[in-house]
Amino acid sequence: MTDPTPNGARPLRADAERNRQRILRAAAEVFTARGLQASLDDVARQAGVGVGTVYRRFPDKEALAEALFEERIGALVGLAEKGLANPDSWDGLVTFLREAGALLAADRGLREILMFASYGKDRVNRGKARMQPVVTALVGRAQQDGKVRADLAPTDFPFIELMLSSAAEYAAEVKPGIWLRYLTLIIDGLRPARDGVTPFPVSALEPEQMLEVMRGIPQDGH
Amino acid sequence: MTDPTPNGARPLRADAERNRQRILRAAAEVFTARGLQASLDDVARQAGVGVGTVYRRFPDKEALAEALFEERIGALVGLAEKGLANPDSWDGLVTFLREAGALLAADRGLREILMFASYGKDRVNRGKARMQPVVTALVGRAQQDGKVRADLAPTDFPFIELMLSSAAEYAAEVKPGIWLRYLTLIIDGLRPARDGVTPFPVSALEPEQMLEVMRGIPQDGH
Amino acid sequence: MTDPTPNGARPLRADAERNRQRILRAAAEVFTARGLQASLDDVARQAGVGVGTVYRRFPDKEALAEALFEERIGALVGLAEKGLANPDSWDGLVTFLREAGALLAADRGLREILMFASYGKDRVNRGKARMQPVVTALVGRAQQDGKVRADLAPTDFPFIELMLSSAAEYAAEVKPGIWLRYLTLIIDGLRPARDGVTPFPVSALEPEQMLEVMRGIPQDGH
Amino acid sequence: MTDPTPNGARPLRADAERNRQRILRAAAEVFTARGLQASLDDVARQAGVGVGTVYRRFPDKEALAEALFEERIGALVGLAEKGLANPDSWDGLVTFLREAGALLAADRGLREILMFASYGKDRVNRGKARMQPVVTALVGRAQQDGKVRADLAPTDFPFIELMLSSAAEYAAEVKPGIWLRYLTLIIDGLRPARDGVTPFPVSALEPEQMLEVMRGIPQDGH
DNA sequence: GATGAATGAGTATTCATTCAT
DNA sequence: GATGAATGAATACTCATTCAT
Repeated sequence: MTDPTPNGARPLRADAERNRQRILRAAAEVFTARGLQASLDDVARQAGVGVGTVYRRFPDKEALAEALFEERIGALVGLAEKGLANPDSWDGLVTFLREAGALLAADRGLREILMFASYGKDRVNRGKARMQPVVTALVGRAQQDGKVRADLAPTDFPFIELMLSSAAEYAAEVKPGIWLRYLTLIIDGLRPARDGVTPFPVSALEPEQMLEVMRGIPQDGH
Repeated sequence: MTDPTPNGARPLRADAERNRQRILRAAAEVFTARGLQASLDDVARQAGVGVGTVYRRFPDKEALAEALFEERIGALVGLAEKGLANPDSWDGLVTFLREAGALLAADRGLREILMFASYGKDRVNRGKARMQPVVTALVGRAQQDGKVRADLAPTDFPFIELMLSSAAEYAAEVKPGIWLRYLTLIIDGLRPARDGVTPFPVSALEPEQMLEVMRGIPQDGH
Repeated sequence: MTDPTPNGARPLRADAERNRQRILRAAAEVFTARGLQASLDDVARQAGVGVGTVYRRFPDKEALAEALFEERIGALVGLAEKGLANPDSWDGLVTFLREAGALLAADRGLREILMFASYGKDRVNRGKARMQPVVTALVGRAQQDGKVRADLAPTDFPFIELMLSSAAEYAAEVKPGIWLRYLTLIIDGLRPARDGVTPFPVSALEPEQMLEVMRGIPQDGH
Repeated sequence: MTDPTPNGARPLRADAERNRQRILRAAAEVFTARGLQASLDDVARQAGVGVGTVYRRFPDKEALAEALFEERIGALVGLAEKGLANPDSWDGLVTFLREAGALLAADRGLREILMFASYGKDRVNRGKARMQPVVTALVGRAQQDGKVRADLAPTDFPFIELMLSSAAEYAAEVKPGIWLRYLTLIIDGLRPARDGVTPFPVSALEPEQMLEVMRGIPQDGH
């Protein structure tokens, strides 16, 4: 069922596909370690191919970042689905947040793609779109169960993940797990009532707005 | 009372000081708009001076970022002090968070200096150090009043601000105020007990660790 | 017999090797004409390639100078060996000095590399090391034959060559051969006895000291 | 008799003259230590004046180098005269060479002015011209006494000094006195006949040619 | 198809020289 | 006169992207 060419393009020759995978793997390593500013020459070297091959597979650096992201977003969607499979709506939600956070925390490149939209506009957006219905279900279910404040929106989740990964990156060298504190803080904030939740002073992003956001923070140099 | 030369250096000639200000203003605009990777040529152009003039005032790009930051950090410290002056410890804390968040949210360059310590190590760190005692007092007082969870640490605040500014930057074009939602979320999470706070799963950073963190995320290129 | 890749690196592609040669040739011309301070842009222009190409072949300016020098040092070593092959020890020595002088006299860049060691430390030193045993033999043999003053040291030769090339450069435009006068002067000074040689008032450099010298006169800008 | 304004210009005001002297002294120190490539800002700082003042006294960097040289050439001429005053013509010559060598060996800036004529064309040449008659007398006398080879020319002396100072600079850090060896070598070469001097294979520079030489090796950047 | 060579615009920084204070 | 501020051309080096082999 995992058709490698969902867009109708003819499938790549076996060796081409193998190279594509090597490049993606190399890009993942390089970007994770040094961020998106790592050069494509470095990626190519890590992959053991020439730069030309990278450019044959991906029109430009941005496209490579996109493709990488698309791969990863699959993992994130999987985590959300796993949360949805959890019979306990609250636990499902929390587990998702934690696991997604762990993923982001460990991957600097992914974080940068999320933040700097000039990298990865199109495919990234498609990828994110896959995320939305699952998250919507996850949140909706928890709200119906009264486990989560009613004014929380599915579009809040990308922000939460972004915030957690920012914190993680900040302390990466010194205390990489520190972001779990802020996950806790946020989780407690997600709860309804107690002695009364502060209502959100601003409405959440509409889904279309979210797409727009994800489309982009303009970056000069990149 | 605002002595322009608090460090004992002789004051700059009138024209030089005027240009210094123009450069700082230009740098603020350019860095805010395009991030720290904007070139000094761009800053100079924006300021209407030659690059050489920028380099006469600031030994290198980092020093310019530092100077810019030092200016801003003063404002942040001021906000914290204002919070401390508030008779209501909870309200003081929350107001501080909101106002500091607003400052950060509006200034991408400041955010990047906070995150990427290769820009502005020394003066920045001195600046950040000014912050710490005030925030410690702010938190301590609120905890004694029972308004804030007991396991919150002063070193959590830079992270909170960082997270909020990340969220703000992400949605800057589409809904610049969105970060206020996450401020609310976090504030609610700060509250003690109710039907039970989740204890933090990770200890906070020790102050020395915080300094280490602030000293820096290594950036390749910079 | 002249294997182009004696170090085991895989040979360059034909076009690359062609460009490498063009760059070396251009560098020789430009450095010879204007000294090492000529810019790499100039070298590139002279070679008819982009700067990037220069940087692809040589990691930095120093490496280019090194490579250039390595080529030349081979010639110098060859001259010394040729001198050694001469059955007449005195004639061999003198011929070597004259021919080496002629080489240096014609190449300002080479002279500067010899003098300013910040350019080309490593390979240059290796190159110079090749020189030493041959020169030692050349001198030793002439001394045993009683043709050369006994207190002459092999480490005096680099100095002699340097002096000659300085003189040559000085008069390059007006009378390029003038250095031959000073070669004569020095050669006469090399002779033993006559009505008594003035003993050297200072001992020669030890070989290790010579290496240290060659490692470098620190140049500010370079 | 030491009129400070031999060229007819009106004498400088006392404070102006004082500044001129400070600048020359500073330039001597800075250029001696770091060579001519030291910046005029450094010279000004060392002199304790503004750059503008340097430019008021000397039209450009070259003129400053010239003036500096003119000062020094005086010392060299003095040494030559002292040699001439020596009743022993050979000893006078040798002493001059040694003392002049010592002066040059200690002053990198002076050496560079001698070599790179774009620095200090005009006044330098005038200065050098003062040298010539004294040296001519010194050599002529020694030749008449039969102490020096007959084909030696007065114009050989600048070359000899240049060669010695090159050697001195080369080993400056490791064995600053090494140039005395080469002085000895050359002195021995200066002697006439014995088992026969090798006649010079090239004629010496005519005095006008010497002037031309001193006028200049073109340097790019300077 | 794959390779890696070539390109050149872009970046931070320096310094001789000019000019307003 | 003196000062030091301003200028901008120049320089070494990088890297995304194109193209010959």
